[in-house]
Amino acid sequence: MNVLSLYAQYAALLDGVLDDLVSEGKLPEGLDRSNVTVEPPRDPSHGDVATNAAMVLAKPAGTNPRALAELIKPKLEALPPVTAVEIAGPGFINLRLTPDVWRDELRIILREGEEYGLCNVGKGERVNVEYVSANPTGPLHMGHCRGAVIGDSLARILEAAGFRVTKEYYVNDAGAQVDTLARSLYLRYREALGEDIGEIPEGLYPGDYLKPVGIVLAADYGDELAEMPEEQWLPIVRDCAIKAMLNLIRYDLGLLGIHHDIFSSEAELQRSGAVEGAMEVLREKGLVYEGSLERPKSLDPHDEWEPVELTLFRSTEFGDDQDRPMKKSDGSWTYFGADAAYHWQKSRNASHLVNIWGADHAGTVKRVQSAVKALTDGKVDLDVKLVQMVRLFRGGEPVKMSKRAGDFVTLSEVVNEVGKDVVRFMMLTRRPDAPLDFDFMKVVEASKDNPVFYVQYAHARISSLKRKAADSGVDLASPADLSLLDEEELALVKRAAQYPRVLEGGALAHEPHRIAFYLYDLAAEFHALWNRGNDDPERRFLVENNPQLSRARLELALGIGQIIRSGLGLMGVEAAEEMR
RNA sequence: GCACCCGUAGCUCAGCUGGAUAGAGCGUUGCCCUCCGAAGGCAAAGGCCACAGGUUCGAAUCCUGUCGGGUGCGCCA
Repeated sequence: MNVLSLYAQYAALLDGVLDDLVSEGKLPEGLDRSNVTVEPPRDPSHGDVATNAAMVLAKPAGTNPRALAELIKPKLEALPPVTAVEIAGPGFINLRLTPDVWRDELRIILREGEEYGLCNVGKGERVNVEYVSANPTGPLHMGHCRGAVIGDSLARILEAAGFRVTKEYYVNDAGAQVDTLARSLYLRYREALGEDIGEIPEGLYPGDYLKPVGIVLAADYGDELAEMPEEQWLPIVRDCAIKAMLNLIRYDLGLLGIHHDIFSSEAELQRSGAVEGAMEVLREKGLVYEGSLERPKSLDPHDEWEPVELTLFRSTEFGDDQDRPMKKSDGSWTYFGADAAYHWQKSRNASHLVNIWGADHAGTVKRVQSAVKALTDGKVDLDVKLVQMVRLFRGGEPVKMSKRAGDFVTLSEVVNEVGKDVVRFMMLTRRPDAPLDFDFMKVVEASKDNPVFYVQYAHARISSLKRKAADSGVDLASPADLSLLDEEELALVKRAAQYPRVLEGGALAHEPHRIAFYLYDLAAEFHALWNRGNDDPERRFLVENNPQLSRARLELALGIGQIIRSGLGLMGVEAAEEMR
């Protein structure tokens, strides 16, 4: 693994050229090369590899881009695989490489297999990715689903890029909502004992999913709990409810192939004294004080507002718009207080924190980032990815949901209807901060505008080639003569060779959706090549009476198939062997 | 009032952390195919990247401001 990617190789070669120029006295020492890039040009007609080195370095070197480019050019021309060097536009240096480079790249793809594209930009640094973290009060719905897939895919990508990743779920089991859950379950428990509980009162969770838990409770405790006053039964019922809900959630996540490394309990965190600890650290830094909040701006003018003294964190020193309470006036912790401690705890075992949150939590990002900065002296960074809503449609019609009646569309319903792979892929077909439309009909449609189908179809076509190879007299075990591949076919290899860059970029930017878009483009290019075979049988991958050519083209197809499989793997999607 | 997110083709969206002539799907238009290598193919038209400044060799991308849309604001979690 960790074969230097093609562009990284040329970056290293360019670095050597620049070193030479320095030692020849043609370039000053100590220039900052961090902005120098070695990339494929956007327009393939510009060549195979492009660098902005001359433009970036000209000014600090006291020269102009074209003059510097002229110095670099002959040294690059001397490199064996380079067939031409052109200076273009404002000072780009474009390299043309011998086509054999791409034939070699195809060999590398097939030799490395699943390991092709893996890299070590993470340098073994630890990243904690916290995602889902839905309140343990019921089954997961489609809103949670999107964050779940994004977080899980990101974790896979980070690992592929050489980070050590912890996948974590924060269980909010300390707030009022779990008491509400307990009271809701208590009703179901009494129902299970034969009592007529009537309508579930406003403010409690009405969903049927608590019924089986009530039955279990009734079986375990008989009518024992019914005799107790609330302060006695509440903790018992609550623990039982949380445990049951977490099992439900874990099951739902399992349907998507998602398994967290750690479930951290907020209640446990509070009991452990970690929140006091965090606040002490902040107090020593002079970042905690007793004070009162301003009247909230969202309050109606006629509403009453009594300022009360409480314990505040100076998040304004870190760019937040107001200081945030850590401790309530009754002495208990606020959600933020515990959250600050929680992030501090996570930062002990990671140098990068990533949170996948619903967009409705946008307002709380700054305060938590402030806390992380303060508690770790800026050594740990926290990136929060905000995920927008999923809008559900069926044949273009919005799916109606009534939260009041508790009939939201659950994750398991969707997965059961369209399948794990479709759900996972679709969740990554949009940038996280853009709302996503999910149409039950459309996502299973067999057409070009359904990206899941289109990518899977490409892989299925490649698999079919493998199955049919023998019929065309192609021996898969024999070596392929890649010199038979023409420019058009090698163009597809170039696209495939982008995969390592896409992976690395997606990891560093924390943007798993890039993989989905890349795979769609790769699949489109593959289909286009395939379709030429419809007009001209000589252009098919498997050409009758030409086993050598067929063998070479099959090698190309297998390489593309490998990239698709690897990319889908990062998305947690299995590649289809055939379409059905 | 404040903060955050967004504003790119008629529609839905990409745009590789600042690169060259801004891309894809749908829709539209034209041609081709009706082949199980099926669940169409090829191509064209379509853009003041909301607007105005700024930074620089270079801006859809970064900064400031304005306009428009969304979300959020509490001793909720």
